[in-house]
Amino acid sequence: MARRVRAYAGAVETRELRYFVAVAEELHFGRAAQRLGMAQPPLSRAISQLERRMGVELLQRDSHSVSLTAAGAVLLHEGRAALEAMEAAEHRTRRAALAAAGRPSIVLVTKAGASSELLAKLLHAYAAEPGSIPVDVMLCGPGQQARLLAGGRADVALLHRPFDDTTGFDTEELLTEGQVAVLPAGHVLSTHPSLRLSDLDDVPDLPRPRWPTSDGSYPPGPGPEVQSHSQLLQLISLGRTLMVSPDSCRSQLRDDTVAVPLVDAPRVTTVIAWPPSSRSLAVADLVRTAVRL
Amino acid sequence: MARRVRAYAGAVETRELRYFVAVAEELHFGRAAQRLGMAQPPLSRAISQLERRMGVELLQRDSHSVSLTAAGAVLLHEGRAALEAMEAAEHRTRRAALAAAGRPSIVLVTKAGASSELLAKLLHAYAAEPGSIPVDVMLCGPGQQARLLAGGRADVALLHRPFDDTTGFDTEELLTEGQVAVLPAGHVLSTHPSLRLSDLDDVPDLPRPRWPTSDGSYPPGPGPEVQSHSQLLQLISLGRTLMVSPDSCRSQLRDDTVAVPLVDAPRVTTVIAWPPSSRSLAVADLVRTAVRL
DNA sequence: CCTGGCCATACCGTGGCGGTATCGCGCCTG
DNA sequence: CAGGCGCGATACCGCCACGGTATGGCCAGG
Repeated sequence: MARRVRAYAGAVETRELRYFVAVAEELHFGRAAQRLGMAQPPLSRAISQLERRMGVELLQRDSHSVSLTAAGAVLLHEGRAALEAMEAAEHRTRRAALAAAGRPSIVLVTKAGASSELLAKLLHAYAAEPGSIPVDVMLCGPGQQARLLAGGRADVALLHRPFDDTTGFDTEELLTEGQVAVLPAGHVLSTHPSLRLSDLDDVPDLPRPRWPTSDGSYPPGPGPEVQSHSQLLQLISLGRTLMVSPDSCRSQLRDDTVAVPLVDAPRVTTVIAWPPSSRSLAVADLVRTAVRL
Repeated sequence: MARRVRAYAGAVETRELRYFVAVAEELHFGRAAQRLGMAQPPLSRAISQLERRMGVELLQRDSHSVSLTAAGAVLLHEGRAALEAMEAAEHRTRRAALAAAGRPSIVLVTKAGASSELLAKLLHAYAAEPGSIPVDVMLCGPGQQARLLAGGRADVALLHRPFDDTTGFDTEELLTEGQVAVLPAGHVLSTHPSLRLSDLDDVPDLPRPRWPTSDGSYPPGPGPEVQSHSQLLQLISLGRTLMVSPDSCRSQLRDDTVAVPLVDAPRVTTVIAWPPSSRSLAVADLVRTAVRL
């Protein structure tokens, strides 16, 4: 017999949503509770309360395993976006207060080591604009930029299609280029005039590096763990790993590394992205300057 | 002596943000409290708590007037978006649950009376597509579509540039057309072959109609209050008001009204819009169908 | 059959939230 | 100039909801 659930009353609180997202990501109440810094029973209760109040089953608890229902998957997706919007509101407000107190600035985020020439030109050109304000450059690991931009920690980002997801942002294309494999000088592969992506698979002595994921842990694999671009370059020159990167990285290579064009790698487009809700004149100026380059 | 405020700890709760938005919109604690269905003192306290926790002054309370600081204005703007995202997460989750229970559908929202031919063609064409699902059409007053779409009550919308704000949505243009003035048959102006917008100002016997705003109240003015398109058309044929509308409305006019082209009115572009976070195949199909028309 | 892992339930204490009463402070008015 | 009034802040109180501990129920694996 289907139990009738009374009509839903209030709004979802961020606390509840944070709890749900944690459980939906871990698919394990105990680990989620640990991540949230709380005990498991109140978490269980909060989730079932949320389900009861929404009148929707979000998680399926079969014996010894938790899984998402279709509705739960939607709430995970939309809820992440909503939590990011809450965060963004908070960060942007705090930054607006600082700006009003006399320290206006733009935070630009980009993947460490990417598009550095373009970035240098952009910063130089923008600084020459009348009315420009200081630009704080924030460098981050791959795939983190969009999160920082959506979370309001940055005002504008340089993203790289097709790797970065640009949905939800306004963008302008700046540059499209091919990719190269960066290899240790003297390695067998480095003597080829060009390579294919498949040539880089299963090179036992050059396993792909591993970057930390958003929770700070590393995916499993044989490659070395890296936190920064310079670290990676050093590991390449030591003959421990390789890197696939847009052409423009060549200008920053050490002379004990070699860049070999990849004929079948997807072309990379660098775009400048900003949140559609942005009302900042400074961001608009920066974007205009970038497009003119 | 500036009082040092301790570093901010937790996240902003939707409750606090709802409270702040209410006060920021009313600029009056008493009225805001009334709107929120609570007493004024706890509201005052919640706001000052929020300010203390964020370490940011949001409202300026001079004697007998409340105003927004720069930071407060940012939080109002970003906070509205964040609350809409929370709402959207909730509504979409509930609709996903219904869909999973066997009643999948798309909710399409459009301004009542606009683009009806286009809409009819679209619905017909989409219904003929393989794998199409029922489309619930939701009609609303001018300027409400974007809110319904952002709030997750609709999956897709027909918007009209330049009137509707499309920031934050993905869009495809469908149709661009001129505008006409719809007048009572027999009115002096209706005999002109064409008109300018300025000709419609200060026509004492045809004051512009007033639509309800988002809070349900009407702006002040001499024109009649209207809630629906058919109501408006009836008022026009009674000689009480006039309407400015895209060309395509002609097909639905009663024969006691006349449409006169406006030579200097901005051209109107009908676009189909959907939230960038949408993962619905049905929405994608509907959009593809619309673009092909 | 026993053990261990995992989520749910039961029960308890505390902190936060909202309510009422009242204060402080300008402004307006007679 | 005194009194009234409008409005936000403060004081104080009661309740509920949230989080913690202890424990139960259930299933899988050995």
